[in-house]
Amino acid sequence: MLIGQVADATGVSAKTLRFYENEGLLDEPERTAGGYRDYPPEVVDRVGFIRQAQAAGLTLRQIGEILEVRDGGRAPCGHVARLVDERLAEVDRRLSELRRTRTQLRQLRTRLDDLDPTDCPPGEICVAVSQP
Amino acid sequence: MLIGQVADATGVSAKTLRFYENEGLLDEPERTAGGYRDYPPEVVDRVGFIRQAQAAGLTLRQIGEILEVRDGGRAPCGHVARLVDERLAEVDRRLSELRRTRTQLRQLRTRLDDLDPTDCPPGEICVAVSQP
DNA sequence: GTAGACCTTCCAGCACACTGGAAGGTCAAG
DNA sequence: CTTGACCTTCCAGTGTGCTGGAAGGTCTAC
Repeated sequence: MLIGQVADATGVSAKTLRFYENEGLLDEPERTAGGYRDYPPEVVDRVGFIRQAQAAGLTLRQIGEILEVRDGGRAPCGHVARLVDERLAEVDRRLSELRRTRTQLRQLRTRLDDLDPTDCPPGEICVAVSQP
Repeated sequence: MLIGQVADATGVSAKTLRFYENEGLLDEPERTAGGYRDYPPEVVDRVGFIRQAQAAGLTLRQIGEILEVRDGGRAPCGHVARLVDERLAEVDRRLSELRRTRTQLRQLRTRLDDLDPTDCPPGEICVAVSQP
C-alpha cells in the first residue's frame, strides 16, 4: 500500500504517518522502485491501535513502548509487565475521572433543561445557572 | 487563601493557577494590602473540576466554556445546551475508546503472563509477544 | 511529452499547557 | 533590622503532536 492509501484507510494524514515512522511507532516500510513507501496491510491495524490509545490519553512515547512489547521487544519481562500494568492503572484512573466529569456535565445539562422547559427567546440571555 | 495555600490544597502549582487566571478559567481574586492574591475557598473545587475535566481529555478552552455556563454565562440558551451536549458526546466517545484500549492492554498483559509463568531470567530478553 | 496526481526530503512553525528564571516586593519570626 | 519564605510581574523556553511549504522526483493517462 502506498502512503496515501494507508492515509485513506486509517484517516491519518500521510504527513502524520511519516511522522510516526520518524518517532519509531511504525517500522520503515519497503520502498517501491521509485522510492515510494510500500506498506503491508497490517499497518492499518497498527495505526488504528495508535489512534485509539491516543484517544485514551496515552502519549506517543507510551504507545511506542507498548507496541515494542507487542512486537516482541528487547526489554526484560519484568520491566515489560510493569510497563503494561502502569498503562492499565493509568487507563483505569482516566476512566473514573471521565465518569465523574460525565456526571457533572449531565447535572449541568439537567439544570439547563429545568431552566428553560420551553424555548428561551432567541437572541436572549441564558442566566443564573447556579453553582452545584 | 493565598495562592500557595490553594496550590497545596489542589496539587496545582501557583504558576499554573496564575496561568489559569490569565486564560480566564479563574476569576481575578481579591488582593491583600500587599498585593497578594486572596482566593475564596470555593476556588479549590473549581480547580478540582478543571483538573478532572482535563484528565477527561477536554481542552482548557472547552473547560472554560463549560465553566462560563456554570457561572451563568452570557450565551443564548440554545448555544449553551449544544455546547454541553457536544462535550457529553465527546466524553462518551472517549469513554468507549478508553474501554477498548483497556481491553487490548489486558489481553497483552494476559499474553505476557502466559509467556512467563515463572520468572524470566534477569537481564534476559522478552521475546515473541505475538500480534493479537 | 506534458498535465496532474502522488510521492520524496527537509525544515519551519503552530497550538496547547505549562515551566523556569530574573528582578523585585511583602511579611512574620528572631 | 535582617533572614527566609512567600508573593508579584514579565518574558522566554519546553515538550508534544502535528502541519505547512518549498523544491523536487515518479507515475499514469491522454
